[in-house]
Amino acid sequence: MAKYYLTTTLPYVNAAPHLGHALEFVQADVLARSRRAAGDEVVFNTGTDEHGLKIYRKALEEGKDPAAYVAEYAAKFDDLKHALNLSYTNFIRTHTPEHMAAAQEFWRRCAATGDIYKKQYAVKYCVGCELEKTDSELVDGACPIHPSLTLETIEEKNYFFRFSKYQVPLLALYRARPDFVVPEARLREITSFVERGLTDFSISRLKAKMPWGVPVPDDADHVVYVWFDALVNYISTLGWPHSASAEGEAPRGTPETFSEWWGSVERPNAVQVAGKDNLRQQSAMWQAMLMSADLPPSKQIFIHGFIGIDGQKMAKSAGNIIDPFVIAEKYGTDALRYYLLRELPAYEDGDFSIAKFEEAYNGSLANGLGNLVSRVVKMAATANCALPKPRAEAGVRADTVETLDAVPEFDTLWKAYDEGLAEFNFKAAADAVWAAIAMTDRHIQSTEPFKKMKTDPEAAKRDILALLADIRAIALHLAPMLPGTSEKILAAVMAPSSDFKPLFPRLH
RNA sequence: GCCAGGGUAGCUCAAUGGUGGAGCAGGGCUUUCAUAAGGCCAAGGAUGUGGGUUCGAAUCCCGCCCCUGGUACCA
Repeated sequence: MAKYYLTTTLPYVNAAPHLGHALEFVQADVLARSRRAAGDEVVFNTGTDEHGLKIYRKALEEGKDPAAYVAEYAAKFDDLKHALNLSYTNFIRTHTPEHMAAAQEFWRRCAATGDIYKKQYAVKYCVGCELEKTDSELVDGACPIHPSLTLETIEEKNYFFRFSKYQVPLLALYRARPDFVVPEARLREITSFVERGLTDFSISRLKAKMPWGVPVPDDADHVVYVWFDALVNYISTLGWPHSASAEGEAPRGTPETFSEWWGSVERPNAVQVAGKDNLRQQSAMWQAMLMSADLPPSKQIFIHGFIGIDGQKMAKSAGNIIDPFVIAEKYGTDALRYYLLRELPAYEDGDFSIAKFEEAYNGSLANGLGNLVSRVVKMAATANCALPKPRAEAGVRADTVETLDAVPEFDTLWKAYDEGLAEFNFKAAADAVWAAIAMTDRHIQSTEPFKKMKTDPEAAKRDILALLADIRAIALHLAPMLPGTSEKILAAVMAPSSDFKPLFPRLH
């Protein structure tokens, strides 16, 4: 049984979850569910990034203790598990003793390699981004993403990470693994970035100014810069360093598991999902940090785009933040998952609007999937036939289940489906399922089992059994994407009822 | 400025040298098993622009216009 390790980035808990978070979680969830269905053992990690200046200030603003503040927000993000029906196995919070100890140990290893040193530092800094800004990045002297915030000038002695040392190894990594970053355009982007040369970056802050972070080992005056701390979650969630083969460390949990999950240099195993704003952190900074700590790189990093709202950027200042809880509550979890997976471009920015959402809902969910299932289930109920329970349990792939193929062309569609998922092309995978739905609708029209029921009941029964099998194949392929809907269909094909309720009631 | 990607039907996109396709929306016809659902048909495009290469260009080359993303750090 293969081990599949998958992680999202950790949302920074300075604001409530929005549609962009939902996109990343749902995409990752599809990967996790499909691998589980294929028989892999899966660790699916997510969580919350809880340190840094912005959070510290926000907590004080709200008159809260930072620890209480981040705990409250972590709970909000964890609630998405139910609202979006997510199957993550790990939810890591960076403000926990285990993670903080891991971040410190990671620091020590980089220091031992000679990659951490102290130097005088002066730079403009955007509190909104938690990132340093150069003049070339500024628009009218302000951060383009947070124009209302005043840039701070930081001038202090900080610890630096020897990023520059890893230019050549990073380029070698990119060259050796053409699918290290998906899509390709993003790999080219990061390659070009690294080719232009790397400069060491600051990885600490003066505790006197910013106490909310992981203490720097052996230096009480500094805390670890939030990025350096947060990225370590990908391995601390696996129990690193305690479960690693670190000498003198007492194993925690199952000792040998870290390298099985994270992988080795020869066979890296960690798949990361991140937004395009995180390209640099995930595919360059984090990889260099891993090299420095003598740990294997990630296996693959998938970069998704952003979601615009009615053609505009989603932003607090624009007042157009879409709350995934609200959408899921109103239209259903699977309706939201459907939109995120199929109605957005695979690798680029997409757009959301209530009008588009409702159009897609009616067209593909109510009229397409829902109606097909209704018509087949009702015919089956009338003809009094049903599929036997599958020999294997639910979750087994369709091709391993006995089917009476009414529509043999499904095979090519399922191939496209598999290829889509392998390339993180959720839209392509979903398109294959909807092509199967359309094909089945056409098949019903051309074979007319509803007429045969009156003239030749036995022939009708054969047709309908085959249709039930097709619906089941569709449901099994739908399972990673729309798990709740898939379950309903699988239940219905084994016990068709004339009271079957529409899966997605049409919106008017 | 530089790097990368893009500009194709009303909308979202496909088609990397061989008669421009699909989905959705809009139009017409039609079935009745189904959620006023389904099916069929037609319409809809000087492929941003100006040149060039070629028997042949959405596709390759050059110029231009526009859009998107990136452009850390040092000076």
